[in-house]
Amino acid sequence: MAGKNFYLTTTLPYVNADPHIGFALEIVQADIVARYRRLMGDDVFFNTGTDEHGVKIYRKALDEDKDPQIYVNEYAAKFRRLKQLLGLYPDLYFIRTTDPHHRVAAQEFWKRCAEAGDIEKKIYKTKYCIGCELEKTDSELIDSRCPIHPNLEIEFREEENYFFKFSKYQKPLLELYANRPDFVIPDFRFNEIKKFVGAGLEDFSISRLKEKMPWGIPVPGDEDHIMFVWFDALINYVSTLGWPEDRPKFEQFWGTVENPNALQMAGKDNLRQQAAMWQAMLMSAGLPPTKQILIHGFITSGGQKMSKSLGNVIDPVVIIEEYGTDALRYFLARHVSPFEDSDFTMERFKEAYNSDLANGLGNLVARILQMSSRYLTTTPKIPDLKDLNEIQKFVTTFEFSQAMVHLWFRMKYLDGLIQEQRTFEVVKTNRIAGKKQLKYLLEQLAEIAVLLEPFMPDTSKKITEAIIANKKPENLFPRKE
RNA sequence: AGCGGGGUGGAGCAGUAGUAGCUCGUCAGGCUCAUAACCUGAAGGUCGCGGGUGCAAAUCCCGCCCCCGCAACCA
Repeated sequence: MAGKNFYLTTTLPYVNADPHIGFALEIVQADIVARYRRLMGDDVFFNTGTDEHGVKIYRKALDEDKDPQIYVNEYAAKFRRLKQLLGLYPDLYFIRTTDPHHRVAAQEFWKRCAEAGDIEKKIYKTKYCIGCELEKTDSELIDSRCPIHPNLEIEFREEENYFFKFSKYQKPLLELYANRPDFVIPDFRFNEIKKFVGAGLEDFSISRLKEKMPWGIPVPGDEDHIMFVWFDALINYVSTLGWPEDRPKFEQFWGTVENPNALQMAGKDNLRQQAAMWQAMLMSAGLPPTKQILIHGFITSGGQKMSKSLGNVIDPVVIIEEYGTDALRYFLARHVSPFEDSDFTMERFKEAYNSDLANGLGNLVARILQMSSRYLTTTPKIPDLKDLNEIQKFVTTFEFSQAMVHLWFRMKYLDGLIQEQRTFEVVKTNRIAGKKQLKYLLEQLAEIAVLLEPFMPDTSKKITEAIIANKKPENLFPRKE
């Protein structure tokens, strides 16, 4: 059976800070799915990258006295390192919104929306704090005043911007939702976006005056404006496929109106952008919608939102340096909910590491291979993941932790079996019976290793190699005190 | 105001009507192949509060309390 074409993408992190654990969660979840599909024989296109335009980046670059391009180059390199650090799919595609092709694609996308009559100039009202000399959004204000300068009145300023006719797409969006019961997962997020769209939509601004903020993609046919950052950023999901020139590749992976094929991963803060705004933009440009959007929760730290001022930020790189890539991947898959918010503390991480990985998987591998290397002369064939479809249901519903629970249940069974059969004793008193037991244990271990591959590719490889060599491997997960 | 999520033994979670389950931790016993790992058993919960429907409710309905997030042009 020929594999299917499979497309999935993460959101692109905005490069005004170092990679944090929340993005690690998103991309590891995506990577598990991508690896699983690949192992099942599908033709996979897996996209991530960096979102590099906009006023925040522009200001930060100026603050650091750097050219914005140089500033984003440095950050893009940091995010690119995640591929090695997190053990990501080798053919992962990494797009940057400053890539020349992306700029061309974004302009083409704009033109198509404009031709559809969905882009028009309107007056955009901004709230401006004279003290900060900055525009403010409502959420930055307290009682309509700037919290930093509560004595000053907020000024209202007006400028002419391009707007996207979001309101026009209320009905089409609701129809899309009605026709596609699995469009957004989990269902409570789907309900949330249905309610939001059902309540009515306002057109939104999609450009900024170049004289105020030049760091972005020029609006086609108007030298005075640049695109507002996320209008251009969203387009990466199709520009990464070579759209608009490479029509065959685009249809192969993004799909068609009749058969949409793209899976998107995003955090709950991105629900509106991905499930409503981006879908409206696609409709406007005459492109197929996304097939499905998975919305994950946030990782909190000690019950609170992570923030630099609280000093509770979890740095994935630090964890990887101490515990290794697969330990982090395991924790994200097993102990972090794919849908709800989850708390992450180093205490819990270490606990899970010691009990599940050191005492569980690592120890089981050591005890079985120690015996098999002494008493067995043949080793079992390593099975193919395609022939072991027991985790399929968990991966297709994104219940990663259930997949882990299932595999750890199998490990616990083997630990119990060794004790109950007293394999370590039988192997000395009754060679034939002992060998038979060991052979079974090794076969079971090989299956577990293969099933682990999408989640913990490096560990999976170490175990299968140890089985083939019939040699006890180096300590996979040394206990941490 | 509104919207969404949550409140289950010490900790983290599962459980959408029919004897309350898992992991970690704690305590007791066992084993020795293994990373002082592994196995068995035990203690520990009036399932946030109050009311209702049902033969039966953590699970459905109503009211209330508490925690977290969102509240659109901020990715």
